[in-house]
Amino acid sequence: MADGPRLPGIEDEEDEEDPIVLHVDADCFYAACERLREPELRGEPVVVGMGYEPGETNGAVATASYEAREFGVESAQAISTALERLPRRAALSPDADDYDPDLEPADTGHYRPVDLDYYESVASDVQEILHDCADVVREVSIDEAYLEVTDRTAWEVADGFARHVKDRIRREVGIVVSVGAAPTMSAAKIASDFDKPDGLTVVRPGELSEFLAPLEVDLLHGVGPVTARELREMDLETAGDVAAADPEPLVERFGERGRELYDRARGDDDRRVEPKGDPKSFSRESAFAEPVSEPGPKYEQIETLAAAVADRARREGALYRTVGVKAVEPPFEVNTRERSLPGPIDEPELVEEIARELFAEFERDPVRKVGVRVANLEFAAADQTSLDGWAGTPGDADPASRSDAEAGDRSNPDEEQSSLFDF
DNA sequence: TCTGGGGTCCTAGGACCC
DNA sequence: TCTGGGGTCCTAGGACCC
Repeated sequence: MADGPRLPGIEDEEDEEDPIVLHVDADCFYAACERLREPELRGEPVVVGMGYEPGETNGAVATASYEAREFGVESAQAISTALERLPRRAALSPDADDYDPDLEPADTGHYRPVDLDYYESVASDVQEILHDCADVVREVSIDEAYLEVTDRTAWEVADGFARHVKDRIRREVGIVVSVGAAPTMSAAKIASDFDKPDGLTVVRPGELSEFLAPLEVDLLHGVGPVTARELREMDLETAGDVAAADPEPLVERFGERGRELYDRARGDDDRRVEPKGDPKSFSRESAFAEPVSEPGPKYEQIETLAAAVADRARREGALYRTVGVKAVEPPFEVNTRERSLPGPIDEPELVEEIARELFAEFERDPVRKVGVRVANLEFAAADQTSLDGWAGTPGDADPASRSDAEAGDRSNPDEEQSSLFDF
């Protein structure tokens, strides 16, 4: 059994060629982008903060450069904590609010607010190269993608191929990425992380088990703090422990995820790289500097977020059938409420109205964060559907409700639809 | 570590249908 | 009328990922 899974009676892997999957992951992507347009930041500690404004202490760390990590700054940390460990360079200047005369430049770092638009423009340059290098690309997030390159290279030269991808991105965009190559998506993902930053790790089909076995369980994708703790309670410390365990208790405790965990730990993962499908939901949320009890400011935020979400959906050409809100109460209690409509709509006023209604329950409670979401999305497939009435929207949409008026003018569906769902 | 923002998937109970 | 089994949809919450 030590030699991996070979069931008798089943033709072994030689017939079915092992796919070659690359996982490409940019190193400290946001910080790298900031360095791209501000080369003075190279070699310096850089912290990119979400919900952060220069001079303020709100927000959380989105990305910390390796230099900043030396000071104990970590991703997802409160900016206030990060500033304690690594004061900002601007505090050296006597006219800064947080001026500190005792500060040494070497003990400070550079803080920048997230600028997603810029990062996205850099990411699209990277993605262009990725698509050029692979038959199938799945973008997982702004700084991460899987590539199916089975027909572009071979295991014997996979490291050279991965090197080529890395070099092109560095040369043409100026961004450093780590790459993992493996016969499965899950192993490729772990491999890209294995030697970060600037990593390149190839795990060949025969090496899969030895590669995974010594890894701590929380390195497996899908294992967070909660699952890791529970696994340790079951005496399962490494992927090898999980791989050798009886899967039954895992399934009992974690359900479907337990099965998956077991499979992944053994290197079993038959998912193929596929392009990302349509999104399932859009949401916007925003935190207050401190908990708010009065209804006014909360409803104001709800309205702003509702408008932003509806606008996003319209720009993306999506109809939605569900509207939801979120209210986070101190210390960190997350409440969600949602309501589904009889049919898909594109109607900002209704999003706002429903969001307000759903939020009413929390209007007098102290709330630190609010959010609005639309879901059950339907993407009008390429335009021609509108003229066929309901033919393009299989499912529950009531044919009677999608009548002539709507089919006639897609550009301004507001008035026609509002009457239909006014309840 | 006193906690930002945008997502995905899974689970569990209840309503409702046949 | 007191009751089986299967399926789907809806809602709320939770874990996880970047």
